[in-house]
Amino acid sequence: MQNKQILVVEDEASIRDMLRFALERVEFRITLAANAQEARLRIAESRPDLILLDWMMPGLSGVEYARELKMAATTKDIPIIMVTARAEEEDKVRGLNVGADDYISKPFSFPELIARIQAVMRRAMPGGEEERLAVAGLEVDAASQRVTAKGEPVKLGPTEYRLLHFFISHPERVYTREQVLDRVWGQNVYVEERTVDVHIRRLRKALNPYGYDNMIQTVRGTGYRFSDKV
Amino acid sequence: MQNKQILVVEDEASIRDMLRFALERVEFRITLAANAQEARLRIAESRPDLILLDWMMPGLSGVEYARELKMAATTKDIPIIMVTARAEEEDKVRGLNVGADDYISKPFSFPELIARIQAVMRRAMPGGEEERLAVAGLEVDAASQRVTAKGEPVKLGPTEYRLLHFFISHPERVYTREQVLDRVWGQNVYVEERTVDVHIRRLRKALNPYGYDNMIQTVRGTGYRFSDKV
DNA sequence: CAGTGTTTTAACCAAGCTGTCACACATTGC
DNA sequence: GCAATGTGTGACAGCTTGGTTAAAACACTG
Repeated sequence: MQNKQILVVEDEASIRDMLRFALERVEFRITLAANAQEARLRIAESRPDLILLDWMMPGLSGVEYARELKMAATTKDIPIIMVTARAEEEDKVRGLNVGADDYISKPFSFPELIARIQAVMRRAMPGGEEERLAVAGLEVDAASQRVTAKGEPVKLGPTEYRLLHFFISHPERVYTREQVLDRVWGQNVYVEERTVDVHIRRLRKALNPYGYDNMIQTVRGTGYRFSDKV
Repeated sequence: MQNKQILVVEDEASIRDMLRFALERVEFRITLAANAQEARLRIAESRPDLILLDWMMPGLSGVEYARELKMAATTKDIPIIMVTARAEEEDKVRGLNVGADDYISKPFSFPELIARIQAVMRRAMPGGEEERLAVAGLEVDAASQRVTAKGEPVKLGPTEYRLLHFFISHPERVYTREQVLDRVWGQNVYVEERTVDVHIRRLRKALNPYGYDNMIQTVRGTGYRFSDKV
């Protein structure tokens, strides 16, 4: 858990240093950035495991930057904790909708901050590292992020890949569209529920030539289920 | 998402009432308990979807009770949000380790509370209780929302599924049409009582090929009963 | 910064489900 | 046996839900 790298994006130097001090004391590796521009550089240098992002910042605000981070494929999986001042609380709900994984209000206590960091990280931790999931000739190789059906490679978009990966690792279970959005798109990301349908459709289309499309089953009134049974 | 039941465990009556007021306004169903002992009773009566647990309580403390809840198989899947006073913050880390899913500090804003409740619930939903009810070769799997008779899948509409699920989990007991409507269709939904007949008919029809249709028995003058006996 | 591929939304269409009715059938009490 | 009451059954119209497509919005590449 510890020894993880945390990027602190905060314009006020005093708070920045305080955070560095507190977090290094509990054995996190800290990178600092005073604004979004600098943060981009730091991320390019080395990918942090979590970002602590100030809500109010000169230039690109925390909210906007969070959205940017959650959009880009390379950074969307990095958990973000928003740091807000008490007065800004009303916007918190919006903050979560932007894609933040959690938020914390100034002034906060360090134990609370650390607890939240650990909670978010635990949540974000990938289950098994190198996976190789296969069901009846349909194979998903997580390491190479490649799907093969009866030996032949299947061409999938990134979202379809994640969708299939999710379903194949959670078979025989119904999920509502909302649950699928939470687990495949990420929590607190707002997209229409029906978007799931379209991606299900594309995934089925890609699997159809091999006859695997019926593994993704519609459960009317509820959602979808992955199953190798008829 | 709403219409979920939340159990509030809090010793201070004023805070308890405030929470009830705030949460009922956003359409949650609220149960109150002043301490762990009372909470046990409430849970036995009806399983809440989430527990809001005060950290400091006379008698069994919130931490201890949380541990108890997370130990027991029947309650381990119920998400817990800990409510702590600012002064108690140092123990928060311990709180999360105890098994709380999130925590919030007094004084908190209601938007924040509600946002956290919704986030935690969304996260926890898929975990839900995994049921697998079976009677003499007739099997209802709640996780996959699928019914199998002697191994073969049975095709059922959503309402027929819920009807069977209800009956198979309450066997050997007569229910009036009104009771069935309340428990399968949901309370305060107005439909003709005779509609139950039609759905019973459809369910029987679907089960007939496997000979399970006679498990749903008519009790003339009262209603219906599920039983594996003749 | 234009070109490409992907994601999301919206709109339309097809299919399936639901609740109700009318009538057939069964059971009860007289 | 007859009416009265309760239940089974099939059909249907309306509605809800999901499938499908196309186009707009968006991000990524060279």
